[in-house]
Formats: sequence, C-alpha cells, structure tokens
Amino acid sequence: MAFNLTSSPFSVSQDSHLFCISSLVPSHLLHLKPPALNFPLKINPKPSVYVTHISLQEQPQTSNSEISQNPDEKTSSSSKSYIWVNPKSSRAHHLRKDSYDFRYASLLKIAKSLDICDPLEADVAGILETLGGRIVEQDAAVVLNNMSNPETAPLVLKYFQKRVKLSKEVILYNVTLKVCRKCKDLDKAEKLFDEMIEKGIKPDNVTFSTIISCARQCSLPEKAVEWFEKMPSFGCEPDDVTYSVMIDSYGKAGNVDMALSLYDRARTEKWRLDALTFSTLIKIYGTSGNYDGCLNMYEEMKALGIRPTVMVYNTLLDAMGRARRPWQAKNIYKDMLNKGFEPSWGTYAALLRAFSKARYGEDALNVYREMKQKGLELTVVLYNTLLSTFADVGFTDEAVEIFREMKDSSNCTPDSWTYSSMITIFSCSGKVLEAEETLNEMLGAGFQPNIYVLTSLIQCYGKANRTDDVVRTFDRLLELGITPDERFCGCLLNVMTQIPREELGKLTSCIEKANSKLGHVVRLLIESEDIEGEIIKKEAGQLFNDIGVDVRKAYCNCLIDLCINLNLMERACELLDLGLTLEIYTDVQSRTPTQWSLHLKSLSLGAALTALHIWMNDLSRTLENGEELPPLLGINTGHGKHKYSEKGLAGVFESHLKELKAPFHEAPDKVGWFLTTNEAATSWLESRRSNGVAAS
DNA sequence: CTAGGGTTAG
Repeated sequence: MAFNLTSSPFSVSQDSHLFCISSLVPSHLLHLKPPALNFPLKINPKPSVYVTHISLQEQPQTSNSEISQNPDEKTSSSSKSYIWVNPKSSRAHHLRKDSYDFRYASLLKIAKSLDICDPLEADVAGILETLGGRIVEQDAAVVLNNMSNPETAPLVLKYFQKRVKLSKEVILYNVTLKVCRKCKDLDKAEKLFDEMIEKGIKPDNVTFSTIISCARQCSLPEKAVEWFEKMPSFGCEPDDVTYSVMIDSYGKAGNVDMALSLYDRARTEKWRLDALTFSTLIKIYGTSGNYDGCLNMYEEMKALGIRPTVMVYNTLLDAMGRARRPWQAKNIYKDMLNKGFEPSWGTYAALLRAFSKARYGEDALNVYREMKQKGLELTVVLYNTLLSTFADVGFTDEAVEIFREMKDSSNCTPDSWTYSSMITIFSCSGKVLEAEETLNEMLGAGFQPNIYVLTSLIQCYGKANRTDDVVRTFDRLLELGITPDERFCGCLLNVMTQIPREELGKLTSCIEKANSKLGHVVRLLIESEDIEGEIIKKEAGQLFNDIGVDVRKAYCNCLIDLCINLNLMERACELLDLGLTLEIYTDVQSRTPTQWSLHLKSLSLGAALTALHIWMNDLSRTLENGEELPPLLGINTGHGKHKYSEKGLAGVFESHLKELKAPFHEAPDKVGWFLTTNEAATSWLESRRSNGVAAS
C-alpha cells in the first residue's frame, strides 16, 4: 500500500505494520533530523521531501529485526531500495514522531509570528502565504490552536475561511475561541459565537465547554451558568466534559452545593466521569473545608472503577495538608507509590506543604532531600515554607544548610520572607551575631526590616539580656513608621520576664508607647505593691477583652511570670484566677474517682508554679475538711522538650518539687507526669501545715 | 502539542 500523497502527509496510518523509507531521501533526512528552520519556510509545497517517503507496506520476513534490507528490493537499482523499519520498534516511533515534530514546529513558528504581527489583514496574509497554496484543514487548526493574540486570530480565521476548503468549519471557530479564553476575553468569544450562528455554523459541545471555561477563567461564574443553560436551545446536550467544566465553575464560584448537585446529575445521566472531574470535585471539597468529603470522593471514584491519576493524588495530598492530617497524606502517598505512580513536582510540593503545616520537620526535610536528589527545583515559596517550619521546630543547622543551598540555586533568591525566617531561627537559638549578620544581608538585598524581623530581634536581644538593644530595636520600629502589633508587644512583655528588676523601667516606657492599656497594667503590677486585687483583675480583664484570643494566654503567662519574679505570689494567683474565669486557661485541674491531676502543659513557669501553689492549697483544704484524697495524684508538665531550650517545664519542675520536698516522682512509663499516692501526699501536706509553711 | 476539562502554594 503506497502512501497517498493527496491526503495529509502526516496521517500515517496506524494499522500498517511497517514503514519503508526510500533511499531517494537525502541522507540527512533519512534520520529525519529536521533541517535547521529558517523562517519563513514553505512547508506545504513539497511535503514529500521529508515525509512521504515513509511508505507503509507489509513486510513479514523482518518481524524480528528492527531494521533490515528488504530482500525483494536489494537487487533493484538504488533508487528503488528501501530500508524497512518495524513500526512497533522505537526506531519507527522516533521516525514518526520526528516527522510529526518537524511539521508541528513549523506551524508553531507561524503561530508565533501571527501573535506578534499587527492586526492587519495584509500582514496576516503575508505570514500565511508561507504555508503555500494548498493548506490542509488540520494545519489551519494547529496554527490557530497555538495562537494567543485575540486581535490577529480572527483575521487568521478569516484568511483560512477564504482560502481553505473547510469540511468542519466549527473546529476553526472552536480553536479561535480557545485563543479568546487564553486571553480571558469573554466579549470576543461571545462575538465570535454570534458570527458562527449568523454564518449558519452549528455550535457543538466543544464550542460550549470552551466558552464556559472562558467565563470561569474570567471569574464570571454566572456567565458560565448562562451559557450552560443555553446549550439545549442550540441542540446540544451537556456531556461529561461540560459537566466537568461546570462543576469546576461552580466550585470556583464557591457554590459547592450546585457543583455537587451537578455531579449527581451527571451520575444519574450515566456520564462516565473521569479522574480529572474527580480531581476537581476533591479540590472543591478541599477548599470548602470538607476533608472527609475529599476522601469519600476518592473512594467513590475507585468504586466506579476509575483509575486515579497523579493529579488526583496531588489534589488529595493538598487537601490533607490543608486539613492538617499529615499522617493521612503519608498513607495516600504510600498508596500512590504502591500503585506504581511516579510522584510529580506537584506531589512533592503538596507533601512539603502538608508536613510543614503540621510541623513535621523531619518529614518535610526528607521530601526536600528527595526533590533535590531527583533534580526538582524548589520555588521561593517552597523554600520559605520549609524555612518557616524549621523556625517553628528549631531545626537551626538544617535551616542554615538549606538557606545556603537556596542562595546557590539558579532560580531562587531569598525574599523578605526568607530573611525573616532565618532571623527568627537565629534569634530563637540565641545566635545574636548570625541574626545581625542576616539582618545586614537582608538590608543589602534591598529589603526593609518588617515587623516580623524586628519582633524576632527583640526576642533575640531579650534572651541575651541586652536590654538597651531591645530599646534600640523598638525605636527603630517607630522610626520605620511601623505600628507595633499584639505579638510585638507580647515579645516586649516577654523580655520583661527575663531581665533584672532594675531594667524593667526601660521597657515599661516602650510598652506604654506601644500599647497604653498594657502599659497601664504593667505599671500597676510593678509599682503599686499594695493595690487591691480587684482593681488588678478589673484592669487586666479589660486588657484581655481588648486583645486577640491568640495572644491572650501569652500575655497572661507573662504577667504572671512578672509577678513571680517580683515575689508577688498573691497577685500571680489573682491573675491565674482571672485567666481561669475568662477561660484563657482550661482544664488545669481534673478529678476522677481514682486520680486528681494538675495539667500545666501550656502554662509558663511562673503560671505553672502559681497553679501548683493553688492546687496544693486546694488539697490541704480537702484534708482540713476531713475529706480523703484519691489513691493517685498527678502533675502533668508535658514532655518538656521545648524546641529552643534543653530544659523545659519538666526539668525545672522536678527540681522545684524536690525543693518543696514534695513526694512526687517522675512516672517511668508516662513522659511528663509526676505522680504520688494518697498516703505520701497526705503526710507531706500535713507536715507542711504543722511547719506553718502552707498557703498564705 | 494534535479542536473541549486543571496546573504554583505562604
């Protein structure tokens, strides 16, 4: 069967078993390495030069060899000799692909020139002349399909309509509509549609799904709906793709209910929805916060016998990240690998985000290492995600290493987020010099310090007991015209709990400037020793009501610490009591018939000591009332491994309990728990009472 | 890439 020259030279028939390449082809074309293209190039007038020599004939003898000389042709003149290529071989695949690529590259070049030429018929025609006289309909579609200029594309369409015999004109309209979509130009798309109708060309599902997705990308979901509803009046019934686009449109518009009801409709109409639609549905559930809905969709998809794609997995992983369910992300990832899927860049990005959000530092680091090993480049956002997690979990050395690798990478430069994370990391780990160096580097790169950076620096200097530098940094904030926020004030307050008494005044005035209400409460605590407890409670209560829920506990902890440092236990008790009343602290004490417990997990040291003091008083009162203690008493300090300090609450508490001669002992099997029995506790509390050292 | 669906985030 000889190749038909009049048909498209590229439609290499799929059912043929062999290609045959005529030796007439110049040797450089035998390998079908396309010659260097010097645009403009006429690609159609002599297509035989590079393609039509691939002829297709049965050649059974050579079935087991990839390339061989055809014995029948060997003896004839060189002009008739052929090289036979098994079409199933990789060689044949390359030949076919190369010829295709060559044609495609030429048409691409034409599309690019049409994109940048003036929207004038003559200019457009000038470029299209290079296609030659006989233009194949498919070539016209390819050119338009690769254009992205909505001004010239209609002119190109017009040219083809005039010059090419079109059997399926709707296709050319559809690809031109795609150009409008690329440019998010719904008006032009609608105009084009009107023109189609005027010319009597019947739109099809492709026409509608393109316009609908155009409306979606223009963030005009109501327009998308309008077009969707218009379909039946043009004799089109929505199909699987239309449903998919509409589901996504509703999802993007935040109309989750409509998206899901459309999914139901598609199912009852028995459309076979594919993995991409499910990926869309999972995304909709994910962005609306219904994470179990995501998993259900995944199960439903599998139940329908639809094989997931990498994208489905990526969407699921992303949803599990948002849901802060890193363990589920891990399971899905394992599942994906077991099924033989190759993770993509998006897979790793989703995992990295999921682990970072959940502060799974080690796992995030492993993802990073795997990406590097596979040569996948991280973006600035991903680097920053990783570094901010490392700041949270205290991976100082790892952060330093990755910061360096980021600076070495070709496609990334640190931004203010990056510097901010690094300065935070150095500040929290007490590396004052490194923090200052990084600040200078940041300034050198042209970034102003922001409130995050200055907050970190204040912590840094506070920890190093450099009160004057704290004040200097505070002044810098004001000079930069930045308004101190609640977190910043919280840090100033926290510094006050760490510095000697005689330096407190320096920071009190800073705090007063930053937040007068807080300043007022602080001054009351430090300076008015014999003020009424009720007044403190009233003022502090007002303060707590004024500030955000997220900083309340931090403020309360600091104020109590300040009292403890100043030996004002009674005042500390009043503040703790206030904190309990306002539910800043919850479940500090718990009682079951067998065990009474004190939970100190999110309390600062001062607050914890205060809570212990109150608890001991409560226990003593129980005994005074002639009641029994339960068999077991326990104090839970939490595991005590604070990210940036070796000695957490557990360690400090252990020595404190020893000082008090309290009979509590660290539970060997329960980390962070100190336990004692009824008997031991009772005799200890009674000896304290008789010694007169019990509660004041 | 081959006339229709989504894609990269703090």
